[in-house]
Amino acid sequence: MSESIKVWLIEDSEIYRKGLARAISTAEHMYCEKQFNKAEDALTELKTGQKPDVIFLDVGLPGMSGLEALEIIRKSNPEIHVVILTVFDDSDKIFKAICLGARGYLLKTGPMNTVVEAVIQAADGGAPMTPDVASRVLTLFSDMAESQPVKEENDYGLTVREKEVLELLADGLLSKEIADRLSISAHTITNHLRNIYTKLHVNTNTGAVAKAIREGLI
Amino acid sequence: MSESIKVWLIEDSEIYRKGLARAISTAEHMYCEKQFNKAEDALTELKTGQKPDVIFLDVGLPGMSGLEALEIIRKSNPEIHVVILTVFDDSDKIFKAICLGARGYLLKTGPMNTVVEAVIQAADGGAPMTPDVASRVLTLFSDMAESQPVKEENDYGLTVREKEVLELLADGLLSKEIADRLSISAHTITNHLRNIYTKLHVNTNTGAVAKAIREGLI
DNA sequence: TTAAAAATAGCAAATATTGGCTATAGCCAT
DNA sequence: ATGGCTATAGCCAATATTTGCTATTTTTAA
Repeated sequence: MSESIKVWLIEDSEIYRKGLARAISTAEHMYCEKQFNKAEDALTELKTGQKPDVIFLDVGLPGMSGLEALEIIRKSNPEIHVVILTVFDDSDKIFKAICLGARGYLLKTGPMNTVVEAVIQAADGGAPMTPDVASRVLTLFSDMAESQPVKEENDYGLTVREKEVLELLADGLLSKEIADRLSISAHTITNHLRNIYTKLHVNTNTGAVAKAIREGLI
Repeated sequence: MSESIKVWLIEDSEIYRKGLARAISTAEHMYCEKQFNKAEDALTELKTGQKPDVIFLDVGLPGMSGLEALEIIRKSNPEIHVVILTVFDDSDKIFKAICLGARGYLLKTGPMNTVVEAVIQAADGGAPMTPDVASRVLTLFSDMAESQPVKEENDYGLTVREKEVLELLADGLLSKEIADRLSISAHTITNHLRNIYTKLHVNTNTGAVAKAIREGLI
């Protein structure tokens, strides 16, 4: 990559997009060739045969979502390095983007100059990621790789009894029904739940159940 | 993490280790507390109850391998952020290290000052990775995701909106909060939940969340 | 273009949950 | 044997959920 790196931006926020374009065009060895506020327009341009080295893609676009656009771009032009640039840092979006072939994932919360670094890294075959995204990727990764091993690690300090209550809760039983099943007072269940919520840092029954299942506690 | 970040180094090359120690101790808000040229010595120190915030670990150690050490450290002190620091950039080692809980993976070929950055990122819960390692991780990741069986089949006839409500419910939100998030009436959420319960054959919010997660609906 | 399905919104009442407290009995370890 | 943790049990008030209905608008499909 001896010549200048050609970058396209797909981002609906005009102010943010223009800031990015300026940062990129100001930097050495790269320039922002095109900007789009809709993924559809970028796809149309790609169909004409033109293409950039690197695309920055917002996933929170109006109209066609960034992830849909990513899928189409990767199918038609797999050699383009697509870097996701978004405010969403949830594991699900990150997971989907990576599976669809995103080669980087940056959060907009980071400083703008990291984008210039990212262009260089992406063009060089690297995968620019903000550290917290990288952390989530690693977590997803090791979760996925370990389907067999035991789940010991973090049980959030739940006692045996608390886990028992949690399991019955996840079976859809009401407090009173759990109390009957365990032959203790409903007040005690209330207390156990109270302690469970504190330990799991949630404040609803549904939040506790979701966390317990997802973390492999039950 | 308002005070100084405590770092340990496990690295057999004396010259490289001392260079690292100097770089870290020179930087603000961190210091290199201990250095080891064998993993065994570090484990002995850990057993005494002392522990750092971040450990840099070479995988190419004489005696006990870095990966073995990593496994032991992660089991006994899962809260320590272990960053791999090595010359090996093959996918297999990276894969194993991540599965064993490494929170970062740096190549020694990079500039020494990235290590200081890495300490800050690791202590902050991030995962410092050099871009080319990140790239390999993404590749491994999408390869792995493709080979995973994707169970779609039975979604119990839930509509898109119902799944949306279900996800927010599993995030621990109350009906009213879900309504606010989706900018619709709480009555409508009540209705969606009613329909969800019917379709999933449950009659509590916790039962619905548990079933939805276990069946991979959300 | 009509009919079906989905999303929306509402009322009302019985029941459940959450979180503020207090308190006792048993067990275990220093 | 004193303190800490767990399991148990209770009271009370403010909310939230569940479930019986009806009903309008929007979207989708035939």
